[in-house]
Amino acid sequence: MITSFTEENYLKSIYHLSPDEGTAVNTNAIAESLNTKAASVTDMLKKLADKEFINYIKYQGVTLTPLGRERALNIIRKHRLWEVFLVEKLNFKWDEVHDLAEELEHIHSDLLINRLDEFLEFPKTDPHGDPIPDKHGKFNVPELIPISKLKNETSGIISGVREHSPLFLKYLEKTGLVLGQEIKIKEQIEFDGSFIISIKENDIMISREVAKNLLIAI
Amino acid sequence: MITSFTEENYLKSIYHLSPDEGTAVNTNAIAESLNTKAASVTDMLKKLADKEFINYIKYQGVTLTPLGRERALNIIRKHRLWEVFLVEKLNFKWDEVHDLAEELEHIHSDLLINRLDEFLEFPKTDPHGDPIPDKHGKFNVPELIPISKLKNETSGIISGVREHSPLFLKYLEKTGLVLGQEIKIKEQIEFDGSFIISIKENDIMISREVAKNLLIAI
DNA sequence: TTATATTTTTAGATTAATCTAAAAATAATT
DNA sequence: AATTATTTTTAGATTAATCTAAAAATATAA
Repeated sequence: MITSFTEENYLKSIYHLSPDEGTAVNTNAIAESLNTKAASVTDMLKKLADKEFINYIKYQGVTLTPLGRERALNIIRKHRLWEVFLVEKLNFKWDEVHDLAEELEHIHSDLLINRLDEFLEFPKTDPHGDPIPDKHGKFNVPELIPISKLKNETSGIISGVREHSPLFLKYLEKTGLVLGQEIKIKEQIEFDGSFIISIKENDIMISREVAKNLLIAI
Repeated sequence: MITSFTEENYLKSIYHLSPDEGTAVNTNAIAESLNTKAASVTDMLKKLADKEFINYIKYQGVTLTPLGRERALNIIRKHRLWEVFLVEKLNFKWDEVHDLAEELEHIHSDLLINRLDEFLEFPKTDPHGDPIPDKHGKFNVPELIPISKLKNETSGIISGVREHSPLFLKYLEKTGLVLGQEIKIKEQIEFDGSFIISIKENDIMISREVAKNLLIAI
């Protein structure tokens, strides 16, 4: 079954909006995430339901069928592998690759993407630390915890982000808060919830907002 | 000015159908090359003329404007660089890359393609020997001659093909008639116009059809 | 040069994806 | 439970790209 770019973007959006497999996703949430209108979403949901990519009951939101989930993961796999390619081979920065990968993810060829996977030596995560599904759609969800939830004196490795905006990523880069960097939580300031952490022998302060979006492996 | 995939395919088609810059391309020729109908072509020609990519006079065919030519060459550059990537880095065969490159050529990023060019070390030709325009649209047209036009006892290097169908390319591959291979014309058979050529100390026969489509640098 | 054939364009429909505005269903609140 | 607010769907249009069938223009041939 052929899928259009648009359909693929809807499937991806529904996948990303599902906290877990069972719970339904709202029309409005999809509309917002795709910068479109609820009426347009309703139309597309009917179409995706016809094609058996989603379970759709009027007024009740949607869940992905196994087929839809497979398709969504395939697109996410492509997106993340292209991101690795752009960063590792073409020297793009981690804050520059998202929009390009949004285009490249729609290239329709499993053979191509499997060859790319091999060329990149089967990376497990993309440049933002997000896991890359293998060709069967399997991946491990690494146990990452935001800095905001860690206790003082905890050490760990920066291993992911919860926010992917170029502005945030550029800030992290500039501050040295890059993937693989070891850090240690020193203190939380009660007044505004900001944190003092040590990185490479220095103490720096990060806002609560940053702490919530920086993920650590312990 | 943003161009849709469809508009880009029309521009590319018009470029490929222009034997030289001045002569106009027919509506029907475009329709045939894009597997569409003349009426659809007329509609699109009006649109491309509005956008100043082509010079269009009703019933007189079209030529590319400098802007249209630039755009066409940019797409061709992308197509050919992606082909090099697929063959050199992802181990695709020269007969497998065309359809994939047809998709990849529409990725909209000059930065990406210039980085890819650099990564591939600025190749001058694609896997079929066709020249790759540089970022300014400049390229040398190599002087290649079909075997069918060569005299007996001429030696040369296989450097291009005039026909890109997978069937033809697979045949060449199997027969050892690959880019870079030196050959020598031994004899033309009057009866059917086929040729006997020597390749790696062996004499082989190729049909007139093959001889017309295999290009040699002397 | 008139008649015939071919090519190209117009007119009017169709399909995918979108929109606005209004109606219907569901959820929240008094 | 009745009213209000929110969410979702329907109805009807719009845009890009396509199509078929018919008309118009150009090219070819008698």
